[in-house]
Amino acid sequence: MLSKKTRYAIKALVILGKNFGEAPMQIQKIASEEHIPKKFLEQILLDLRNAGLLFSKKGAGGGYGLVKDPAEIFVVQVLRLTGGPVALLPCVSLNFYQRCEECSNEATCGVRDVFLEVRNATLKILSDTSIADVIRREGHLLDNYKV
Amino acid sequence: MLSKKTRYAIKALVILGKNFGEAPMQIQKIASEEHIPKKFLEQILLDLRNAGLLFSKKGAGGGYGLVKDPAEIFVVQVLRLTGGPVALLPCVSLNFYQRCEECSNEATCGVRDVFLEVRNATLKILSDTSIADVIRREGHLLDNYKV
DNA sequence: ATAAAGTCTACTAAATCTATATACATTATT
DNA sequence: AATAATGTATATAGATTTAGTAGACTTTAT
Repeated sequence: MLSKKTRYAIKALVILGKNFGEAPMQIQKIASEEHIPKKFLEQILLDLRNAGLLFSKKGAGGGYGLVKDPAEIFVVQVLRLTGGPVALLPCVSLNFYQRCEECSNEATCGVRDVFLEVRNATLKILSDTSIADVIRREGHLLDNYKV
Repeated sequence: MLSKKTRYAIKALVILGKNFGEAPMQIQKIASEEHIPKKFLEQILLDLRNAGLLFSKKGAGGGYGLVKDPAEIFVVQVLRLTGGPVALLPCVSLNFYQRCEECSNEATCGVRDVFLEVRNATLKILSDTSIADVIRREGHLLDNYKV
């Protein structure tokens, strides 16, 4: 399961993606529109900023905005920045690798092999899907919903 | 990430799968071969037994064994029995569904849509892969490893 | 009778996650 | 210059979950 931190981060990027090109958007606004606790969101946005995904502007009229086009930010990046490993086992994680202490030979572990396949499938989707794609999907869902 | 409980459960089923048809195997033996804390493994095997996957035999010469052929036990079942959701978001989980409190409309949530796709891909693999398949994979890996 | 197993429930320690608090820095507006 | 609106940074608390341990009990083979 993704942590709420990761979930909130993605949602914040989506709303900022919709706002791309406009004036920066305030934490308060994002928090209330997405129903995210404001103080928690502050920390998350700060992380995303320090990672270079967002710019910020202090003072009255300040706020946050995307540094890059939403089409150039991929969901997998957000997971990684917010500490959410893609893999279901530490021994198949590319960015959060850890040996399974109980395993005697990783190279011949059948369980690992299965979850390597799972990781690849997941990774394929998450690294092909940008924030812009998420916004687009929302549009399609809304169209179908209305009908 | 899978919990250690889930990981240990799968490994235990694999070793019991290799032993299928033979005399029951003791917790102690599984624990030491797979480097799993014995008392922890006891609880896990008990759960698997209560779920109908294993039979047990008490007393001297007792132990655990698979009730069904390893080809008929799928990895996805093990995840579910041991409380490991397949989905990365509660709102796309089939067996552990929960609404995301912050979400205003699930039906049109683009984030959800992406992780629905991830879940389907994961589910496909895990429900197509049996304990027998895991054992088979181990064999293939071992062959390649030796070369 | 004894020893070798599994059964069951309770408990504890550690880690992690979620959220809040507080003090501070910067900027626009008046 | 003063004020209010914003983001920055760090610390901490509470809740939950996970991993593991303990101990007393039951069953069965020898």
